[in-house]
Amino acid sequence: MTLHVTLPDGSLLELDDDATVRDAAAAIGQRLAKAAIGARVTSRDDPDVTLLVDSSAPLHDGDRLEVVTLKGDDPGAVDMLRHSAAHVMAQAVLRRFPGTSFAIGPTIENGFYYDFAFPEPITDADLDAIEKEMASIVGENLPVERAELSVDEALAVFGAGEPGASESGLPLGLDQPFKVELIEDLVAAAEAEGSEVPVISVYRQGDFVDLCRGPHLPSTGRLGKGTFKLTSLAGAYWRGSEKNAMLTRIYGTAFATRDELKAHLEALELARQRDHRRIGRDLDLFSFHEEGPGFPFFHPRGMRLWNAIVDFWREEHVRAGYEEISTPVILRRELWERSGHWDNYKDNMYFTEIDEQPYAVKPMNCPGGLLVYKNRRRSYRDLPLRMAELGRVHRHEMSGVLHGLFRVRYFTQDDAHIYCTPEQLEGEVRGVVRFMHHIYASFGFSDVRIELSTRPEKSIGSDEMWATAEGVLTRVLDAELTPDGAPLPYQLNPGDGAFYGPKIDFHIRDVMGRTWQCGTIQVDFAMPERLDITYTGADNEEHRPVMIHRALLGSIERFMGILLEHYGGNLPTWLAPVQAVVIPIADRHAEYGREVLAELRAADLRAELDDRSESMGKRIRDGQLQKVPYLLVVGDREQEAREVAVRERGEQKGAAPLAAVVAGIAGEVRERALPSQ
RNA sequence: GCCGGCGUAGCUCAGUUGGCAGAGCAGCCGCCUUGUAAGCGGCAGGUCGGCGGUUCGAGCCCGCCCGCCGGCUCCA
Repeated sequence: MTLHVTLPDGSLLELDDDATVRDAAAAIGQRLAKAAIGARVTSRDDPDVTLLVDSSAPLHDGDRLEVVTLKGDDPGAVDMLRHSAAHVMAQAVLRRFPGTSFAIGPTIENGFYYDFAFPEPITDADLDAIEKEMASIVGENLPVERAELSVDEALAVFGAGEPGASESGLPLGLDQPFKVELIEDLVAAAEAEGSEVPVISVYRQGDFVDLCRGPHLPSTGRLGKGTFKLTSLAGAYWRGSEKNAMLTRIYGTAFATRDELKAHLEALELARQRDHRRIGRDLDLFSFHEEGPGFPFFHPRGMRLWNAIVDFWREEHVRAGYEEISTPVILRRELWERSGHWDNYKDNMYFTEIDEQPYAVKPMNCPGGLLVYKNRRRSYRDLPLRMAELGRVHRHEMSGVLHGLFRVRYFTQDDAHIYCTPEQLEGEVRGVVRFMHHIYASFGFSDVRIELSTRPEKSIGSDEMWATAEGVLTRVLDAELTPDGAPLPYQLNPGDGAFYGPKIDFHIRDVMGRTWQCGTIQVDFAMPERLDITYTGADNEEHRPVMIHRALLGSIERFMGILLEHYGGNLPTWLAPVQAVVIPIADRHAEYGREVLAELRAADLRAELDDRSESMGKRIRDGQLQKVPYLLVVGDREQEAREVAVRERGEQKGAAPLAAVVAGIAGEVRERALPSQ
């Protein structure tokens, strides 16, 4: 038996019945490299359906074939493949667990999921069985067929009616309540819009039918063996609302080729090794204890990193014209009622009682800061007044959301409040935007995404105030340039602002491509009003200042976690908890070792001496595992010449004079040099 | 808070049908005195997360609680 495929130039290629993409490529003289090569195949039935397939994928008579290099740059095709994988998974689940209802199963970054209501809970162990069933569905190579139904027909398929089969062979009476709800919603939405009652498209493969917009692979066999994997089991609310039933979500990942799947799984493993919780334990930086879930304990080395961040932060704030204040952690409840936090935030606050008076632990720093502002009369000559505070706030986060340093119940905001006149607002906002970029770049984050959020439906303040504030933020962002001189890109989020004012949020992208919201600039006309703060103008009248809330790093704790994962623990020297370890080879070098240590410490470096009675290899290894940037080995030769043998980040650099090495490291720290990436 | 999973030494993990709690690493002591990622020997280390139950007997079975992990919702 033979099959024919059409090549891009229109010619026909004759191949054996069981030919694969690789065979076809060979036949036309194209060699397939092991990785990153596959083919674009257009279905014989539907010229709109094109997909990228693994080189081992079987070919079908009538396929249109184009052999291409896969660079993961064909998201449409990969997305389609993942969506088909989700259908195959749902089919496998229904086969293995009859009586299961299935809800929604979209594609996500790197994969897909599907939500189910199982008659009995399933466990991780069941994932293997489902994966096996998926493999057999792939092996059956069921054709995937699209059908377009009227609402009534669709309800007959997914409703609880009499089981059977329609004239076109679709099963009836599947009794899938989630699907029925979705169909009813489509109808309701169409009616609300006054548009036509929609045609409902469904996709069918064998005994499985799903409500779906498509597109899909032409048959289940197009999913390459070993190109998908079920990764985890989780709970998720039906339609994302915690008021609804909790469904069981199965996550999977799928790629066009096996190599890509393998690479993805390896990347996941690498990410696990970069987990800041692991690094925090291995480098003895911080810990968590049952006695205080969500409350981090910082160890001596963790505080070294903390202080390196904070020292830099303080230095920069002095330069940028900020004053630093500190306000109490516990304040009378009455203040929180006045500030509005009681109404908006009390579920997340901690309370206590002192001398029979109700108190609250601060979840934010602004009310305390405002009391400092109010402590005396302020003049227009005092403005702009920039008051920064490393404020430790406590928030009673739900237990299920705690996650290392990323989500904790106390954290230290690098907060600041800027009080200024309306005329000064634009200049102040511009200053903060530039400050923000400077600070991120200093830590090695140059990829920053900016979002501008404007007036929400529920808001306070006059139209004029909002127009002014939004105008200021927009003008500032529109005028800013990137370092390359291009206009600064930003995303507009209409209606996403705080209830008291519009805001600019800053998201930094780490080395793994994840983004983290850190900085925020919020313009606030409301709080000055609520707490009645004023300044005396040149006209001797009382005026209301504008208040800017801003944070750069967001939370020192979380930022520390981001740094640790971004650098995989290999922090720039200026941040490293231990910057250098001196390793004397034998006992007779210990004295010179102590001298080297003294020199390093005299240069304000965080240095240690490892004179344990362990082999040198062992001590080198420990230093590497502790991610110490400089290991300085001293033996007979070095002692003789007053040198040190330098090992910098795992690389031997040879010996150099002690004074020069110390000066070099100290210089790197002083400049806060970043590792070249 | 909700869904699912998991709690054995500081860490990583063994522990059979319920029948005397183990290993490696880390720690401590000693030996070795070392030339760039684990030298050798010894010692010590545990209310098996907690409480209750079933049983002659529970690390193992059951219930409740606590904590952690992966998600959902929420969020710096």
